[in-house]
Amino acid sequence: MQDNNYKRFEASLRWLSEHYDEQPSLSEIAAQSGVSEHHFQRQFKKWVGVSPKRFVEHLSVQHARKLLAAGESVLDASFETGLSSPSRLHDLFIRHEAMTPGEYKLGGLGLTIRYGVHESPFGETLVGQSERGLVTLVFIGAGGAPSAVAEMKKRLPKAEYLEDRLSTLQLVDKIFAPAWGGELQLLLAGSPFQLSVWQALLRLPMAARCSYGQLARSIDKSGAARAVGTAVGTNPLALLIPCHRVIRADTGQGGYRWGLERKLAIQAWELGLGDSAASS
DNA sequence: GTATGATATTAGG
DNA sequence: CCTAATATCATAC
Repeated sequence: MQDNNYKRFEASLRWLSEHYDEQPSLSEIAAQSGVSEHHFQRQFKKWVGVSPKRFVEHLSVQHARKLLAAGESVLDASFETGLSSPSRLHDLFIRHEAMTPGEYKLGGLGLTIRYGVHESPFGETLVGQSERGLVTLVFIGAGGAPSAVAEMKKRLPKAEYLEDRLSTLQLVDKIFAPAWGGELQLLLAGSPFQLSVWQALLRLPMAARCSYGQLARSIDKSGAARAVGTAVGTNPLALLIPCHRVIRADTGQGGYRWGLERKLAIQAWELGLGDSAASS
C-alpha cells in the first residue's frame, strides 16, 4: 500500500517542479533524492511507469508546445461539434450532469451525500457521492480532513451528509484500481461560469494540455484567462475533471491547488498509463 | 465597491 | 532573453 504512494517521490517532484526547465540529467535528479542513481531510476519507473528522463522530456518546452497544440484542436473541434466524445479516464467512462443554476442556488437541498476519507496513490482524498453522481473528490491538504469536509459542506450547505466509508471505498477502488472499466457518473455543482470551464475541461484527453487562455477562448470568454484560472482552481472533482492538464501559455506549469508536486505526480501517472496502453 | 488570483500580452532594458 | 507594468474578469469580502 505504501509503495503505491507518491509521497515517496514528493521531494523529488517538488525539486523537479522548480528545475524541469533546466532539463536536469538523471544523476542530478537522483542526487536530490539522496539515493543512488540506479535505485532512483528503478523506483521512479516502477511507480510512475516511465523513466525520470522520459518524464523530464515530457515537461520540456518543446514537448509542452506540442501538447498545447493538441489541446487547442480538441477544444476547437468540440466547440464546433458540440459535446461529442464522452470523456474517459483510461478505461473508465465518465458521464456527467450539471446542476441548473436554480438547483445550485438551493444549495443541494434534497440531496444526500455519502462521504468518506480514503488513501489514494496521491495522498488522502475526501470522496462525496450523491444519488445523482459523484460530487466531491478532493485531496486533503494542510487543514486535514475536518477542513476538507467543512469545505465540501459549504459548497452545498443544504444537502444531507452521511459519513459512509464503506460505500465511498468502492468508488475509490474503481478510480485508482489497476484494472478499470465501467462508468462513473459525476454531478457538477457550481456557478454557470465554473460549469462551462469544467465541462470544457472534461473534453481534454489524457495526452493533451491546454492553457488558461485557450480554455477561456473555447468557452467564448477570451480575455478571461485569469478568471478561468480561479474557476479551474475550484475544481471539486480532482483527477476526473483534469485540471492537472492545464498549464500556462508560456509552457510553465502554473499552479495547483494541492501543491505542484501533486500536479506533476498525476501527470506522470497518466503518462505511464498512456505508455502501457500503447504497448499492450 | 475593492481586492485578489493556478493568466496573458506588451513594453523597456 | 529578461523583468515589470497593465489589461482583464469572475469571485470573495
